[in-house]
This record gives sequence, C-alpha cells and structure tokens, in this order.
Amino acid sequence: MLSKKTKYGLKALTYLARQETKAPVQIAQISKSENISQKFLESILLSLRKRGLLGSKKGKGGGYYLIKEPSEILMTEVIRELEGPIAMLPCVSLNYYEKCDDCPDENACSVNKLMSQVRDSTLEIFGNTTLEDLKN
Amino acid sequence: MLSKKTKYGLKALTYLARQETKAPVQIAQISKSENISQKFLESILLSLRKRGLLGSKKGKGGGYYLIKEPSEILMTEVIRELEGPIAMLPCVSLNYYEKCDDCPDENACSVNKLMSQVRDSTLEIFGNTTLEDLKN
DNA sequence: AGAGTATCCTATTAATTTAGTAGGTTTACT
DNA sequence: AGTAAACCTACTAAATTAATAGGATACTCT
Repeated sequence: MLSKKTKYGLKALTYLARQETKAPVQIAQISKSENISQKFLESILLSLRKRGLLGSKKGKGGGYYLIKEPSEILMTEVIRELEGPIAMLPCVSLNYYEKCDDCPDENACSVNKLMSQVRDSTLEIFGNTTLEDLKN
Repeated sequence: MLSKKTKYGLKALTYLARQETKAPVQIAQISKSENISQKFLESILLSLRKRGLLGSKKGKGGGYYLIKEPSEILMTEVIRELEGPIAMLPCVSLNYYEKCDDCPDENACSVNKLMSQVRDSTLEIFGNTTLEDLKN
C-alpha cells in the first residue's frame, strides 16, 4: 500500500503542475484545496524541496513552486523520495537493496523471481510517466 | 512492501509444490527448511487452508498438503488471501475497494489514474503466474 | 484405552511504521 | 516593526506487523 505521504505528495505536485504561473503557492492553499493536514503536508513538501524537486520562498508571497518542467519530473524519482523502494521486497530493490535474513540463495528464491517481474513492470510505468502526464 | 506473512506463505507453498509426493508435510519441517518462525508459519498455513488452498491432517504423519494442482493455483488468489489488496490504493482496488476521505472526484485524481495502471500491470503478472511457475 | 504427535484456536505482546501534532525559529516582504 | 510564510525538531497517538504463549482438538499407533 502506498503511504498517505506519497499520495499527498503526488497530489500536491499535481496541484503545482496545474498552476498557470510559476508563482509560489502556499502550503495552506494546497492543503485546503486537496484536503490534506497542513502540518503533514509541510513536512512532505520540505522533503521534496530537499530532493531538488521543488523550490521555496519564505515570507509574504512565499510558498512552493516547481523547479523543473513537469515533463522532466519522473515518477520514479518522486516515488523513491516519498515512498522509498519501488520493489515489494528489499532483496529485489535496485536502489534500496538489502539481503533477506532467511533466503540462503536469492537466485533460488521463487518469491524473488516473482517480485522482480513486478518491479520491472512497475518501473516501466513510473519510468515513463512524468508529472506532465498527471496534470490531465 | 510485501509483508513477511505473504513472503513466508509463498515460500511455504513453493516448498509444498516442490514435494514429489502429495503426502502431508509438517509445519516444523517447512519452518526449519525455510527459516521461518514455526508459530508464525502455523497461522499462515492455517489461513491458506481456510481459503481452500491447502488441506491438512492432524496427528502423527499429519501436516499440510496442496489440494489443487500447482498449475491451478494463481498468484492473484494467494496474494489476496495473504496480503490483501493487490492495488496500492484502496480507491483503486478491485476486490477491496474503499473511497478516499480526501478525493471528491476519483476520476479527476491523478494518483488514482497512475495507480490503476500499476494495478493492471501487476494483476497481469499475478493472473498469469501459478504456483507451478514458482517451482522452478 | 492410552500415549504421543501434529494441527487448531485464542489471546497477548513487542516492535515497527505511519500519520499527525506542537511549538518555536528563521527569512522575507510591506 | 509587524506580519506572513517556510523551516526545523521533537514528540505522540494510532495502526499494523510479527511474533509468542499456552492450551484444545483430532488423529495414529501400540
């Protein structure tokens, strides 16, 4: 299951992508419009900014704005930042790999094989979807 | 992320599918061989039996055994029993659908659309993979 | 019948993760 | 100076996951 964090983050990014101008949008506005707890959203946007996906401006007239074109923001990057691994098992993850405690031999593991397939097909989607696609 | 329950369940089913005879296999044997806590595995196999995927026999010489041919056991069924929904969001799930608290309009939700794609591609895999495939 | 063996069942607990809250600090604009 | 916004740290509450404990039930074999 996708965490609320990821879901909210994606909705907020979509909201920003749908803006006509690139002027900063305040957290309060996004949270109200998307029904997201403001404080929670605050921490989510912060992490996206630290990742380099968003810019921010403090003070009056401040807020968050997209730093790149929506068409250049891949779902793989967004989801890895918000959710962590895309794979359903650590032993199958490309970016967050971890060995299983049980499994003596990964290559002989039936679950590993199955979940590798799922990872590949999910990656195929996320790697071919940008924020631009979410706008519509 | 896949729960340990699902992972262990899949490994246990694979173990059973790899048996040459259909004689009952004891939990203790599976748990030892697959490095799974016996008590935990007990509850997992029990739920698979209740779902009708396994048969069991009590007492000496007892244990668990496959009730159907491995080639007739679909991953969709196994994973729905062990893990629950295959979709990454309740509002996208076919078998465990739930409306989102936030989202006023599902059809306008960018996340919903994206996760529907992921659900479809995952379902494609699970719907075309049987326990027979995991044996190898 | 009785001893032993294995599943069955219920309840409890420990650990982890998730989701959210609180409260103050910093920066920028007017 | 005053106000508005992001920034930051720490805490907490709830939910989920991963077990564990201990006995009840059913079956086999002698």
